[in-house]
Amino acid sequence: MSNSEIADIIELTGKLLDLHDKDEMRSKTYLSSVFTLERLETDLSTMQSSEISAIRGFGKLMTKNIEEILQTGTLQELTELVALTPQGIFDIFKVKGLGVKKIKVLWNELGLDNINDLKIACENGKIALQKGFGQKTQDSILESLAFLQAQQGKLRMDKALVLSQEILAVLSSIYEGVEEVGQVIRATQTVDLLQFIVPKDGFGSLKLPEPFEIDVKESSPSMWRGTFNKNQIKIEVEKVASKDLVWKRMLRNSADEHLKLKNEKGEHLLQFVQNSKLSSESEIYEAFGSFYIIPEMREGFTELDWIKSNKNEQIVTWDSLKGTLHNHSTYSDGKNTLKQMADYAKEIGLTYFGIADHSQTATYASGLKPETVLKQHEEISLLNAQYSDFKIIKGIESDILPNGDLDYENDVLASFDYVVASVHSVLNMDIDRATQRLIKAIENPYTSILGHLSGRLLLSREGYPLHYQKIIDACAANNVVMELNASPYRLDIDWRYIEACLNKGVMISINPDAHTMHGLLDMHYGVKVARKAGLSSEMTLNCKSYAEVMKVFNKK
DNA sequence: GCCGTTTTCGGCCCGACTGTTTTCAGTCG
Repeated sequence: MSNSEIADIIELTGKLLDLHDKDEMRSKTYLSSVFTLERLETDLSTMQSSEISAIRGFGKLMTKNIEEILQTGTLQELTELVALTPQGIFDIFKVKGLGVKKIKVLWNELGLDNINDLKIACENGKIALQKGFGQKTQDSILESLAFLQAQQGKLRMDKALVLSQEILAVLSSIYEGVEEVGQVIRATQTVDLLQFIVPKDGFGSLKLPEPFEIDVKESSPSMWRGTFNKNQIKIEVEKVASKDLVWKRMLRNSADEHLKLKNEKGEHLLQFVQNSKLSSESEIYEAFGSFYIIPEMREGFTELDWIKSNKNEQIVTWDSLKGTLHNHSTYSDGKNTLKQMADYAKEIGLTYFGIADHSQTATYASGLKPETVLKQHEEISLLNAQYSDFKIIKGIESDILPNGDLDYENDVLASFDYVVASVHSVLNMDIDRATQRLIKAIENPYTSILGHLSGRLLLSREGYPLHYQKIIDACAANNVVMELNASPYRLDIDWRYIEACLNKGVMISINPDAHTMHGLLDMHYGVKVARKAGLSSEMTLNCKSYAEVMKVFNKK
């Protein structure tokens, strides 16, 4: 069990203590220990109890609690509190802007203990009348509820891939030749349907054991529909005769919008897929009048035009990555040391590691003060002296302040090899102010890469609005590289804007924003969505060698 | 509940933001 899983259990226990008016100071301790846990570098599961109780803020009880969680996977105290709490309250916890204090009022004063009743109370204007609440709070609750509803039954790419693999393993233990198809193969950034193909000739429908749960009304003899292990996400398992495998696979691995694309004669791709006696996907595309299009690109976006003037072989792959440029260490809010991070980058075959810890304004993430920057640079020089054919590059993730300035004086900025400029606070600007703020940061002579462009968090926070073309034009004019933040939480810049970058000659850097060693592997997700946009390794900054990357930075 | 002494009781991470207040409480990252 990881530290963050333990922290989640303790956090929920603390919140429920508050909700049920139990010992207020005890819950404070629980919640502050969560803060400590999140920045703890050692796995609790590897620690002796004497070591745990030596941690600041961890006394007798917290040590006992952590040991209980490690042994049983939960806390008896939490189980008892959960039993006292209506199920719907846990949904209300997900509403933005509502913390324990407000939820307590809603529950105790208005008897609201589920999302539905909360929504009705908002629509009737009852929330705004409650003391401590107002019109704006009521509006923002409604807005958050609508957002939550739209996200139901959806998973981020990383979660979907794990679940899909788990299901594939179970299916493969029953049937031979089972394949994943659909959104997972197309690498959509969020997933609301997991699809599988089971090759099987003859009569008889598929029989799936628990924890599969069939939706009888939606299923047919050849198509099993339902859910898996209480997950909300929909599952489809299709029985396919061996003679139909090629076209069925292609059908499932293409978005509807892709299948609706027309050739020069006005014929839909779908006709060729369905009618085909052709024995490969390449032949289907050929009959349609196009070159082969990779599954990631089959979105009905610009792929038909793209393939006319590009080659699939030029598209970025994991193996073409040579380095990594946006990463954190224990100097700021990372979990691993600079050396651990760099060594791991070397281990997975990369040839350089760019450190870009948080800048001084990001106090919540222990952003680096100028004197700490100096210290880090000394360590980098020492480490670089020890490596052969591997380099650590001195970077920083500088906050873009609300007025568009970067977060250090020029002499400090000048001491880095490169600067990733990113917005972390005041995320609520209107489109003109937000755009102006970013353009000012892009025009700063020290900015090398524009970090997570929109500030979005997939399935949890919309990005701020931007005039995208103006931003891209400014990057082109100022030799600024666009980040494709590869964290599955972000995948920001959205892949749909990558083509516009390429049209202006703006390079893309696939950056993991890693806060742990294994976080470097998040570049896999970045590569997947970059392939949707047809990004070439030629235009990917971290597919370049160390010397070439430094040349790009020095152009500034 | 936990810490750290101003050493057995007082005060808790912290700064920004928002909305509801009329000087501040609640939420967030």
